[in-house]
Amino acid sequence: MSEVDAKEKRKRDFERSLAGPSVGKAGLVRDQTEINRIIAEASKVRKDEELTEKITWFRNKRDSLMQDASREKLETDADRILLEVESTRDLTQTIIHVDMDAFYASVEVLMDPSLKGKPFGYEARKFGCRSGMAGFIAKKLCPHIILVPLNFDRYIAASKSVREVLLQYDENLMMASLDEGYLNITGYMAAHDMAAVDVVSQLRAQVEEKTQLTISAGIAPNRMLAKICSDKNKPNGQFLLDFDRNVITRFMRDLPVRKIPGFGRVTERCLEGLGVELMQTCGDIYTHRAELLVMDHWFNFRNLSKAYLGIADNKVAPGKREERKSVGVERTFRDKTDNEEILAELANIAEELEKDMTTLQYAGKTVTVKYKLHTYVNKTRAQSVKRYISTSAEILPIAQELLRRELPLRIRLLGIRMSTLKDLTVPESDGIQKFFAKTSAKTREPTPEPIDLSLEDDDDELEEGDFVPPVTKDHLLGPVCPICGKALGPGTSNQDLNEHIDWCLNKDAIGEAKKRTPKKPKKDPDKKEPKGSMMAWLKGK
DNA sequence: GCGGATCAC
DNA sequence: TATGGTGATCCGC
Repeated sequence: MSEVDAKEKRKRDFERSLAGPSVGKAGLVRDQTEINRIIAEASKVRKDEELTEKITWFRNKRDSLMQDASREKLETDADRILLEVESTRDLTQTIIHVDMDAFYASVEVLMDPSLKGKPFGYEARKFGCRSGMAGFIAKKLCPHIILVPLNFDRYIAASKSVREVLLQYDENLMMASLDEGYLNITGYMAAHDMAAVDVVSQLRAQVEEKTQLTISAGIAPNRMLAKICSDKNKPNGQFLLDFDRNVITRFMRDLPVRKIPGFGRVTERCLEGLGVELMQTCGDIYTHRAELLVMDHWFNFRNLSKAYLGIADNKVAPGKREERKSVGVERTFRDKTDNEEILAELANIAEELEKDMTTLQYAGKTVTVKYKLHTYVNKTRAQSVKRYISTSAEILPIAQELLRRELPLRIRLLGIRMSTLKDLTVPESDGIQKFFAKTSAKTREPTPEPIDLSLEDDDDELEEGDFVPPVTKDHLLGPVCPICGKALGPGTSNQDLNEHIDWCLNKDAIGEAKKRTPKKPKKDPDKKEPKGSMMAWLKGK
């Protein structure tokens, strides 16, 4: 039997075993949802097998590399890198990560106190319901669960109230989403001669008093640690990690690698695979430093060192809208096979995307079509164009062409994403501005902030069809949400508006929490060439 | 620039 | 646990 045949048979057997009693005499599966479940499961299994294969490859690679290397030398080299990373440690800043407790649920309870104590929010968690879980699954786990429709406007308002309090502690407050944020309270502590724990207790009390929402907080010298810590005494609690190198490394040593932001399921399994048998905590990173260093190319040893040492970015700055990298729309549906139907769906999605691009005020140069086969395999096809585009009329033909090449298809998801963006609300650079000033001065008021006519062409060939962005201006009522049409009031900041728009766009989405505040904590690139002489700390291991 | 994979929320 | 949608990043070409 060939490899392929064997694989096929395994799959058939597997599907059969899953189908169980619903397989009729003829071996036919009863209904479509059943089939779907089987395919989904099979796809999971396939992915799992692929991962296992990858891990096996890593193991073999590790073994062959280790054969040609000296473990002693590797460990010495690893220690040197660890020392270098260690010398970048900065304990001077006090960083806080705040996380609102069961945010949506709490806001809903606030609006409708009769929900209190009902199978809802934390109550439903006892039954295994988790946030982000599909409603029908939650129902199965806990049939009495109360599912409340999402009211994003409420969450935005609540988030804003909390933010106002937080801003008193750090004007550079960095919101990572509606219910999460980072602060640097170093300045506040000095100004008020207060200890960190007292500042945070006070902050939390103040938030609760003002909004009746409770938050949890982590106090640590950098964002990564603060985030991990905010989870420690949740809900309605706080956790301080001593600003002491030894305390921090001990803390990390026993921490499951999965807890580190950015270390997901796959990374965890890969590390496990390399750690001889078990690689579960960050402490194992040190234990297996020779293997990990020899696999540096695939595992980025410096990065692992930072995780092990608890060293990370401690900069806190508000996210900037210009940092957005892409805007996209995608839809899942029942299998589609009909070419016309698929192209019609594509057109719908292009329309949606145009709306988003317009309200968010972006144009882009790269069109990416994404689709998911009925087997749950994802594919993307991209095409870049010379000039910035944003309307369906411009995007759709490109997307259509990309997709047509792939037909015929049996798919369950279709999407379009625009990237290589230009932020249309940003005033142009000098040169371009001058260029436009000549041609458009007469049509324009001498407004203080010019936000129109911002289309520039990198290949400086302005063509007749060039897109001129619609201009939306704040007026006396304050900015108006282009989606729900609501005036948000004169005091509304740009961030408020953008957040509102983002959430408004999402209002009818299925499922739960999704946010799109641009900017999220990321692994910072390695810093270079520090030096330190603290061998003692390493010796202790 | 393109395509796949992974991750967060 | 049988789910989706949006966006970012990283890697290998």
